[in-house]
Amino acid sequence: MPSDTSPSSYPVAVDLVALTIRNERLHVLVIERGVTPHRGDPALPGGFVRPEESLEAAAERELLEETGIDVRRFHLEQLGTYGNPGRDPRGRVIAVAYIVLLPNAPEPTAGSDAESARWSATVGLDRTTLAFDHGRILSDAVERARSKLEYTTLATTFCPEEFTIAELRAVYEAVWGRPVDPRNFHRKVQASPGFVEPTGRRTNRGGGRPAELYRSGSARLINPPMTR
Amino acid sequence: MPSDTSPSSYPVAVDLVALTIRNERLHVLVIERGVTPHRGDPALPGGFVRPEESLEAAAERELLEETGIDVRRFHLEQLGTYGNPGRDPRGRVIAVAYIVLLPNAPEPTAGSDAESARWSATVGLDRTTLAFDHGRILSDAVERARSKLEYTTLATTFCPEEFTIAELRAVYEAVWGRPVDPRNFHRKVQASPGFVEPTGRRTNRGGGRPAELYRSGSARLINPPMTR
DNA sequence: GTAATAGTGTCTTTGAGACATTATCTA
DNA sequence: TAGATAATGTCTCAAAGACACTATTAC
Repeated sequence: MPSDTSPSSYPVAVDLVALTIRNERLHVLVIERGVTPHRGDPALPGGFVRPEESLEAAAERELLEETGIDVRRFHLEQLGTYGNPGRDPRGRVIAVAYIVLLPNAPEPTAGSDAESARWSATVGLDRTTLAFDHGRILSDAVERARSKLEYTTLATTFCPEEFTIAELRAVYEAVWGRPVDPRNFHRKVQASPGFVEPTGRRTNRGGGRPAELYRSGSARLINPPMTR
Repeated sequence: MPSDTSPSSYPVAVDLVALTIRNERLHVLVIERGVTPHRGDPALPGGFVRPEESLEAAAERELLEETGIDVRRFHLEQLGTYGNPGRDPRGRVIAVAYIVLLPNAPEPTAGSDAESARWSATVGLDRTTLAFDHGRILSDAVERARSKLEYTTLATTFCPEEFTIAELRAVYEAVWGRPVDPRNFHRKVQASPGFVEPTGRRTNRGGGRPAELYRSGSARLINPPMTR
């Protein structure tokens, strides 16, 4: 803590990297900016932190405003802070980025902001077109998510309440962008205590043998980790 | 990015968790606060971000002012941002915490700030006595360092230019706070390409067989990771 | 029956953990 | 020589990777 006198103050924003799986691929929530700068460009949703709310509360509020989603049931985690002078042409803004992991999410309903929000596949999205330094933030977020799937059970937060092992494997394949051996994955998940727990129910989607349904277990870490 | 009008602004500080190994134990740089609040309490060094400098530059400047150490040769990494309302009784301050890893460092020379800085062992330091939320920040930093030693080659940044395998192992033991099997450690380091590279020189410290000297290699990641 | 998907068995290789031995220096 | 520290050899077990088979449904 400083002993300086009269420190400078800066607007502090939270930017959200909301990730979900749609059509077997990782998607990120982007808005189209309605105002300058970068008007019309895709950007990550976000907003300024209010005086009496924590950074996390600001992130939760912004997501609720943008998508109508109450994140308190899901996973919210701080990614990092981006504060280079010049990252925002309006003046110096300190952006605290957060990652949100959501199960297969509905089309976002346009929030109180007039900006239109949509899910965009992370592969195929040209990150250089994102406003500000949001391309960099997105890249950091995707790498964080890939890494966290190795040693945590967070993949289940992309899944609905009840899911099959094959659906959980599809999450890994979507985030990692590579195929995962079904047999070894099945064994590995079963060998990780508390990763998933059986519900006793099974699918009846037709076309093949019904799959056992599981729910998320109580474990938060996988040891030894999944290998990418 | 927000479309709100007239966002609130906050002072933004960088707080430093400077870590080094002294006497086989992990130490952190703490200052004694010279001003209220928390006057006389130990705290992490830090200071406010100036308008034209990046967050990293602010961290480097603060460390230079506190210790005379030029961190550009060593490892500086963002830890996280702590911005709860009320964490600073003077008003809302957003603190971006950074981790610095240093080789066996000299006693800090009192910087331009009149506060006295010293190295303090992380075990035995009562974190509840640290000012503000610095105890929490320190705990997060130590856990980050412990974790990073598993899958990166960062342990070498605690070592001098040339070091022995035993000295590198002592770093792991100091940070992890547990003994590491010398034989398996030696084998594992040798089996990780680019972790260390031989200098051809050896120690002559007396008392036993001279140890081969190594320098840091070019690899940044260890695969498979070291196991804690 | 066929097609489709879910789940299991097992062999091989790699690496971690544990332990004993050899090597090279000083005094 | 003894004492100290560095380095290596090797056995066992756990886990990853690769691959083939069995199970259960719809049609």
